Amino acid sequence: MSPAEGQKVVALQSLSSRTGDRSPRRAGARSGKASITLKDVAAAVGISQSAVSMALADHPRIGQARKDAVRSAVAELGYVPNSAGRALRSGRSASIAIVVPNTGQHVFGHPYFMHLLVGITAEANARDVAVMMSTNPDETHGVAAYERVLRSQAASGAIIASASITDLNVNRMLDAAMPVVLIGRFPHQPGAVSVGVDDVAGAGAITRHLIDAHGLRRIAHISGPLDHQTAIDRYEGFCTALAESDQPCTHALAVGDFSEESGRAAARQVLDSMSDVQAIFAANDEMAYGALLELRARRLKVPEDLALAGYDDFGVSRLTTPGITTVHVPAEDLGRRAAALLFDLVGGVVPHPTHTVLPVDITMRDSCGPHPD
Amino acid sequence: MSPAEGQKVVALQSLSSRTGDRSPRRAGARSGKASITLKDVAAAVGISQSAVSMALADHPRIGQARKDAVRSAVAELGYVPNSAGRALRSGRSASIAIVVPNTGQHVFGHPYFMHLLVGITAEANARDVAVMMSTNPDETHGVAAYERVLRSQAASGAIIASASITDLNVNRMLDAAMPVVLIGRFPHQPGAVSVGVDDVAGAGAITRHLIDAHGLRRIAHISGPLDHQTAIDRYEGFCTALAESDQPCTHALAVGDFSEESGRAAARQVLDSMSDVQAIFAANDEMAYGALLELRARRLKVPEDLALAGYDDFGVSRLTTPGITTVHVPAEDLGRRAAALLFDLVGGVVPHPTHTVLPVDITMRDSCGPHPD
DNA sequence: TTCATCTGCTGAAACGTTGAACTAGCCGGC
DNA sequence: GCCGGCTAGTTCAACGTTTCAGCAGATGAA
Repeated sequence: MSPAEGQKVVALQSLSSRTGDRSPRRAGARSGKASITLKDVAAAVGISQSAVSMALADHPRIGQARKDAVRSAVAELGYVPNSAGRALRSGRSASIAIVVPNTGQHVFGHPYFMHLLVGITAEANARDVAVMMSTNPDETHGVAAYERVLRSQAASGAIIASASITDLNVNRMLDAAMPVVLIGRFPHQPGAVSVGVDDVAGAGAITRHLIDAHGLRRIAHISGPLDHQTAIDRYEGFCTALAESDQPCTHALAVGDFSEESGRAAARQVLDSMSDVQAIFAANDEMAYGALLELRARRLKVPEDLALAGYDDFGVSRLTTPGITTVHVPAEDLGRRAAALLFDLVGGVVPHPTHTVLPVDITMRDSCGPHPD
Repeated sequence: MSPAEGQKVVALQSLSSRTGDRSPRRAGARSGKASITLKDVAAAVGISQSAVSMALADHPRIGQARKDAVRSAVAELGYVPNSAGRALRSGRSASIAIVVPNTGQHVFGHPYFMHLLVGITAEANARDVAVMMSTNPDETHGVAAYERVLRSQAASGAIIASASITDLNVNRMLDAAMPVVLIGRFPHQPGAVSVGVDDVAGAGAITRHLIDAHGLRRIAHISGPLDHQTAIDRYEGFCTALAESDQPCTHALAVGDFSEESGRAAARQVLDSMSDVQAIFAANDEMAYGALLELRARRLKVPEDLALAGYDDFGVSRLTTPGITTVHVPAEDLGRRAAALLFDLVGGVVPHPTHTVLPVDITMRDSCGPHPD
């Protein structure tokens, strides 16, 4: 294929040429399949377009008899309102965007996103609203792909997932006064509406689990990239739990990037530099799995030789042997709530409070040792 | 909150400084206009709206000097074309829909879908086209949700994923002459454009692998629901391979629904009814994993006591212990091709041939025994 | 009767974009 | 002096929807 610019031109031209030969086909009255508009319904019922529109909107000034007639004509003709016409006139489109600032592969590939999507679409479907996907393939673009989506008013609001805390575009959208709901915790965006999870508490809980329930004292943490709030919070929860424990604990930190590979590398680093590690707590399950692979390669048994804990519970931790004890993140619920809040926002209702924080809980599996219940 | 870490302090500082320069800008931007249209650009440059439109379309009748002026004004004002206006006028929206006929939970939850999505969005992004998601929350609706999306012309075409062969709505959309690309094999839709995978060959290959490379003779198949073409094809490949083999083989069939639970139940059934089973080939990895759980519960070792094979390779089979030998389905590529074909179709080019079939290959892991290479 | 008020609808004007048809000025050719 | 052809635009009419201002006719009140 050619460079992106070439493709764009091709697309535009094919678009215009299609319109050219579309008219004759439509004029040819080909089985009358040209789409049905208000005008057609109006003609069928014998009233004006406006009356049809008002009847469908259940306007009180239209008589019941007419409304019934309109409705049956609509059903019979199969009329579906044209979304462009409606959006143009009313200034609001019947769709919301879900924005994933990172470049396609990485975040889409993550099951987190899938769960989010399930929740969001469920909520959107209930309101007959479509969901548009938007990634940012190219950060060097003048206007980010997703900003373009919003500013073109193709969507009337957006849910932004997994933005790093340094993402400028988030600010730009907030500045442009667009209805936006952030997923995650954004302590430095006090004005924004966000839905997140209590990562500090989750990480604290699982760390305490390692310390108190399993009596482990030498614990390493594999964190995510520290420009992600999620990674920061999980690390902080880990540190706080250690500091508040009445047991004397030793810890180490290795930084990963949430990928399995980086988890494995971080485990390598930890095992080489810290003696007698008793437990590894990774900031997500993929990195925990990476660590598990490294442990396996070194013939270290989990949980006999070393305990392992993860975070997320999006699927990985359930499948491994041993199953990884992890913090369950209710991603689907997150998505559902984010969507609900967005609809409030689009409707002009500013939710209160603006930050929703969902609790998390630990899913016990076998990677920390026998369940101490 | 608690003792701050070195890295975290850095992050906080960089953030707060950005917040600082944001506030004044927001105050200024608030007073701005709702949104910038062609008219505003035209006024700024001092020419007519159409001239601006034509300049942006790189029309030859507009002089280079004007084009430059228009472009800089666009950049300065931050003009973004209104998608509704454009769609209304040109009769085509700059987005495609991806349609998942099944109800949200089930198919969205499947990693197959995620891979598809990666491929589709990659291709769509390259053309500056948005992707809309559409599921069918309620089959009793008069018009299916996704049909509504298409008929409202919110999307100019659709990719339909994982429809059962009995899905009526597919026919309705094809009849309505909408640009539609089906993912999967649809032998009963000769006129439709589809992208699929050679499941018969894939299942045949892995069955032969069990027979020829591992010398297994008593093989059970756990199929998917037999109203899905995928399930039919994989079963057929299995049978054909057995029939064509010069070895005398015995086989059994249990039908599942592609879920882990059904795989486990099917394995139970097979193990209870067929004596001396040597291998189980499941029609997807989730069912294979279910079978693995059942085998584990019966203290049967894989691969020592029984070989296991799956299909899909979307993640599950890589994570289990032992890793499951499976047929790799290039879902991302499938998505990419489907999108490319859809753009052809929307552009008026009917692809030739209409059915694309991608090859599959076997990913060897440890569930069948030592690699015989 | 006349005025006010309601009911049930119609007509027309937007919304932002595009492209065909037109124009104004200018040049060359006969 | 007229025609054709060029350049660099402008004007205008759509696309399908919603909504606001009318406007007949009916009803009621004075």
